[in-house]
Parts: sequence; structure tokens; C-alpha cells
Amino acid sequence: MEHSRGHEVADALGRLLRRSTRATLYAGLTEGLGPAVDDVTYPVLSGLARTGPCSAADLAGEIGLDRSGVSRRASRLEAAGLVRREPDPDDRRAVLLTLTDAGSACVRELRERLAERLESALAQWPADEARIFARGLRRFVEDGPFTEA
Amino acid sequence: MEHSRGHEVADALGRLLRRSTRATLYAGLTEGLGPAVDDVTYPVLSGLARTGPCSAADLAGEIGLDRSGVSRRASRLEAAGLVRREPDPDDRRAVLLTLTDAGSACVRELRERLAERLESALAQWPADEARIFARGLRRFVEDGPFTEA
DNA sequence: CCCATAAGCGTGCGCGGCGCACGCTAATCT
DNA sequence: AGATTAGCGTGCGCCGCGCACGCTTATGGG
Repeated sequence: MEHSRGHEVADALGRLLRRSTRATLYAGLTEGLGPAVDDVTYPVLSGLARTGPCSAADLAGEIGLDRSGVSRRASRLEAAGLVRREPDPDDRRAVLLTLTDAGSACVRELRERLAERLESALAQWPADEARIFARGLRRFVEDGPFTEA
Repeated sequence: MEHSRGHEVADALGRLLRRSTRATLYAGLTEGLGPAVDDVTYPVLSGLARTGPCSAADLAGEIGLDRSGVSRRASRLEAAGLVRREPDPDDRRAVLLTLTDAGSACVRELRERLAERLESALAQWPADEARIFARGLRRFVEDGPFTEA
């Protein structure tokens, strides 16, 4: 078949990922939140909000880059008062990255803004189609071709 | 509402984009196709296949990065015989990037591999859900929050 | 109990891609 | 015809990334 489902998804997915680097979706999203929070540091905040207090190594595995990068980004966020480094009570080598209250508020604000954009993008869709798409996207990410590297 | 549709999509989308950089989806995809074709040059090939012969500037707009980057990537692909630079017959300043036969074959192979991966990921879904998801994703990318930068 | 090995962390370093800006050629406008 | 504009390739500086090193601390074996 000329246009299988796989091809269709592959095509759309490729364009999606490509466009995302252009960052029309994230453009200006971090406006007014200080220079420390941008599209580079955002994954750390977001991931940290998802996992809770967490070592840099574990967080790196979660968001998919090197431990060193996470550590550096965390340092930037720490300087801005959005992330705190706490000693792990169970292991004196380890350091737990934690969101401060300001950090939590920041990620909440960002998620709100992003959700708003997406909401408006989906607003014109047929309701059940939007519902299935949202569910499908979640399922695709969780059970999809990303399981393990 | 605590978990609006927008939040759901935002969450899944963020994880998707983050995971994609980790490239579990694209990992090993370009195996055996020579050193010139990788996840960096792939967008140029893919975009070129979509647009047909095209200037570097236009292609840059299409895939969302700087003209210079496209030009450099094209040079790599040109050296590998996958892309050819042709003078634009209508404008002697302009240069049209074109896929060679080998380039076309290469992008066809890549799309095939990627589609295969996605197909198998979607295979276990309820059929109509997969269908709606695929349609939705396409719609989301084309009409969605990416229109214009 | 003590020493060797391993785990966790931060950081210096080299690599590579990206965007800006320059110089050049060719088209367009007055 | 001269001036301005558009299109192209490329040199340059910047920044993020992954590797590897040194340090501290936990763990396991003699």
C-alpha cells in the first residue's frame, strides 16, 4: 500500500520534531521568567516536577541526556533559586535535586501557558477526535517506540 | 479542571520531544547508509523529497533552521552523491538542491524503516483508535500551533 | 578492621552544529 | 547605466553535549 499508517505517522512525526526545534511552539513561552529558565533548562524543571526529588543521574535518564548536562543546567537553576541541591540522607555522596517553591510555581506557570496554547489549537477540533488524539498521544509516548534505548 | 486536555497533550508532547532527542526512535535508523546520512542530514533529505528541487533558503524555512546549516548539510550529502546542486535556469544566482537517484532511494529506505518501526508500535492498538490518532497527528502538525513562526 | 574496588558527583576539555555577518555574483529598479 | 536588493557559500564565535578525570563516600573481601 502506498500510504500505510506507519508512513503517515512517520511523516507527521518527522515534521513535528523538526518544527519543534524551530520552536514555534515554545517560542516566547518562558517570557518574563528570568534568564535562567529557557527551552534548555525547562526539561530539568519539568522532569523534576514529574519525578520529585531526584539525583542528576536518574533525571538524566528520565529526560534523555548526559548526567553532566543535567548537572550544569541544575546549577543555573540553582543560582536563580528555582532548584535546590540537598544531600541525600541515605547516601552522603549523593545529591538530590529539588524544586524550590519558586521552581514549582515556575513550572506550574509554564505548563499552564503551554496547555493554553495547545488547548486553543485543539479547540476547533471535533470533540471526540480531540479526545482520542490526546489519549492516543499519551499512549504512544508511554507504550510506544520509546521504551528503553 | 485539574487535568485538562491541553495539559494532557502538553505533557505527552514534552516527553515525546524530549525522548526524541535521546533518539531511541531514530537510533540505528541510518545503519549502513554511509557516514554522510545521519540524524543531522536526514531532515534535508526528507524535506527535499517532500518539496522537490528547492533552494537552500526555502528548504531552511521548511525544516526550520538557518540557511547556512542547510547549505553545509547539503554539501555533505553532495559529496556522498545523494544530493546535486543545479543552477536555477530562471535565476543564475540561485542554486537548486536536488535529490540524485541514490538520494531518492536512500530517503525511501529510511522512510520505510521508520514506518516499519511505527507500524509495529501501532499494531497492538485498537484499529480505529490508531486510525484516528494517525489522522489527528497529521492534522495537529499541519493546522496546529506550528503555523508560522 | 582495613584496604581495594566501585559508585556518585562536579567540572575541564574537545567536538560539532548553529546563527550572524561578510564578500561575491547576479537580478531588479530608477 | 548605476544603485539597490536578493541569493549564495563560508569564516567566526558561541553554546551545549558527551567523555574522562579527580574527588569523596559506600561497599565488600581478606
